[in-house]
Amino acid sequence: MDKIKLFNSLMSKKEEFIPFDDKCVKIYACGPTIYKSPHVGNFRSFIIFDVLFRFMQQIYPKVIYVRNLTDIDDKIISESKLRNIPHKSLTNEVHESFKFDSEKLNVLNPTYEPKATEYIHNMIQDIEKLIENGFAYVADGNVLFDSTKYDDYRAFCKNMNSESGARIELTSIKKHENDFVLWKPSNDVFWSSPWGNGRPGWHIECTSMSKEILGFPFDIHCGGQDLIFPHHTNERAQGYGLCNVDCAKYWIHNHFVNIDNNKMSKSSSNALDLKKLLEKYNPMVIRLFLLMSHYRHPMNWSEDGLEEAGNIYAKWKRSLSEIEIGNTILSSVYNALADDINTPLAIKKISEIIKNNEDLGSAKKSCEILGIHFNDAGSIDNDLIEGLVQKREEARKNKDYNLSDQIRDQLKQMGIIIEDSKDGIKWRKE
RNA sequence: GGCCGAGUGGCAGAAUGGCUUAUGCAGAGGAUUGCAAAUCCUUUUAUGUCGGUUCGAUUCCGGUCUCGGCCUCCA
Repeated sequence: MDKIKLFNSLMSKKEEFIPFDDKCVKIYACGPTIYKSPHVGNFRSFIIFDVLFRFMQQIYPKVIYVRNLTDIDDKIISESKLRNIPHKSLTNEVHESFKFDSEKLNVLNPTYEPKATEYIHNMIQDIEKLIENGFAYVADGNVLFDSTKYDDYRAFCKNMNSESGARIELTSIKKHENDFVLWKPSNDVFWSSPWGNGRPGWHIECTSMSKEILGFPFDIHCGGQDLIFPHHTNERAQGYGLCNVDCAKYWIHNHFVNIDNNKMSKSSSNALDLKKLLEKYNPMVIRLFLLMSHYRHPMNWSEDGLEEAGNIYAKWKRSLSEIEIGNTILSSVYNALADDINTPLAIKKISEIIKNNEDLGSAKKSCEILGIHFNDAGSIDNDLIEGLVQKREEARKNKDYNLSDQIRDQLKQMGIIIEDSKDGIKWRKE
């Protein structure tokens, strides 16, 4: 078995994964902002980290996986105003929808799924501590983080903000261009604080929740690539300001799902509604498709790609659905996943094993690590189908091929595929 | 403008300093079949571009082109 290696964005290289405590691995992933249902692009992230979670559980006796819900921010407030409903109703509704989609796509529940609004108290405490430690200052009912107090601020972004072309504006309350809000005044949705009624900034939410639940430092911090700056940059700064430590050791970031060569995002209105896709495609096919390219590479959403994933899934299902699941995963799949979660390679290895009809039990176990199952949704009327299959067989024996083909078409309409193999007639769901 | 990433056969997408150049889909031919389906066998096509290092590069280095991302909320 190979060593586990992960690409650490902080170092820009693959590193061997060595947990702080090999009895208990701690992972934090930035979850969705629940003002609008997550789209397939968001789910690429949740699925890849779900695979990481499953894989780590396979190796370490205990894994604590935290994925938060951002249930308070500007977009939530404006969306709830737009729809004229309380922000709580909006976030509850979107959360329910997210749970539904996650279940369909076989995304496991994280160990903890904290909501930001349940940790306001911790955030206020942490902000006070940051002020006390000299990393934050108060301005006009706002509290801001002083980015110049953290020397390593640019670790992720390097020379990103050069003089020309930088789009950051110095507002009247900011002392430095990279300073960011920890607390801001608010009069529609607010909590009381030492600085008046207001609400937290986005970055402190994740810091307070990960600090409270996992403690600093924890092992892996995950998220989409677009979070590197400013979100994760600022989380590191806050963690340092609070505990004088890097809050996480490994930072891993997934690339995006593109559509027509452009990033899919909620704000650019090219996002595909997962609910509609789930009506059209088997969720396992969508999941497999999203795992068919490496998480650090951009991938393009395409019908052809889904069709291909559908073919692979159908092939796997034919070989594995009746097989008893094994206890161990294939070593080739282990090594593929150990090498920076190389899911396309893992898929290749599973396909090879199935093709050679080798260790199918372990192949099925490997599928489980990828979160691919072969359970049929919905019930089918076995007696009805068996009856039709037998009727067709009789017609075939009598060489009444018109009738037999008619029944085959009828079954096909019901989503049942007939196969006349050498060892008898088989049927399966499409 | 700065920083980052990507460019592999018809498509998707791995791997690799040289060896029989994956895998899947599609295409072609064949076996099997009442016809199909499924399965099996055979088979065609590739590493953006220009240089450098090397006995040898798709792989390392540099230039160049193209595309994408971040620099504002974003998985």
